Amino acid sequence: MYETRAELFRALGDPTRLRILALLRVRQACVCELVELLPMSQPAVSQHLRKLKQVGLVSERRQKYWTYYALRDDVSPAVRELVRDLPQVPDQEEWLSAHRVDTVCQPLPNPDASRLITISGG
Amino acid sequence: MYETRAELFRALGDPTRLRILALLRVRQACVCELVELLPMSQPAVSQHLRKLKQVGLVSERRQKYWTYYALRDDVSPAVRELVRDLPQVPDQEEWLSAHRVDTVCQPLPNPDASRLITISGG
DNA sequence: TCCGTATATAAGTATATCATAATTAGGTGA
DNA sequence: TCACCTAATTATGATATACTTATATACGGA
Repeated sequence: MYETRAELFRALGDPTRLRILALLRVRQACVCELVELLPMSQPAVSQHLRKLKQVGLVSERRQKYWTYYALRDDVSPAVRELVRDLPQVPDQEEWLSAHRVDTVCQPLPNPDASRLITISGG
Repeated sequence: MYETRAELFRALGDPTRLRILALLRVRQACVCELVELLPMSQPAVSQHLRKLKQVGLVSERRQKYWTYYALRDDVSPAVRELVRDLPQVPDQEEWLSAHRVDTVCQPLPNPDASRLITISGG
């Protein structure tokens, strides 16, 4: 009876996933951006995103090379309030808002060059 | 940074604990009542209650033989809303509201007699 | 179709969580 | 103090979770 609801809360019960949700408040982001912003491997980020998607907290959209994740706006008011109340990640949220989506991740002709603009305070 | 918050959500991330919170909306209850209302042992109930207390969702009050747990009213508005939105446990919430606190659990002179009034639909 | 990039999945491991049983703690009343 | 009761704690085994590395998939461009 409460299992679905408990599953939602378990998805919220991890600091990395809360941080991802806080970041996605700024704007949608592709996985490679989140990988740069979080101190863990790409598969780890991918698995957290899957869990957030499973419980309906985020949506997934594939476009060209990248997969963009975004906060879903059809969550319950209480959950929306929870996400709104999350503390900020100052440097990283500023970085996200300063760079428009679709302008950051570009496959570069030179494979040695860094794929992303460097992010301070990662 | 998000660890405390994640811990709160992990506490909410279990169907038994959500059920306990739903029951405590009706009124405070002692452990022995909750043990009768839940399909698990007394230590299991006790551990769930401890977790709910650790994150500040419920309070504990000891009186005579019994320990009463109650919803705390100083939680954040979003969390209060979450608890309010939990689905009911019809039979058991009715039972709780029909029996005043302090009138149910009584140490009986005859050890063979049932300690509690029987609860249907346990 | 072949290569390279972005992302997902699989496998393995360490840690955390849960339920149960056994024990302990602490209050009550004689 | 002793007998008894409620409830907490401890111990243990089973399950779940969160990372890692390795591998697979999907897609765009040449």
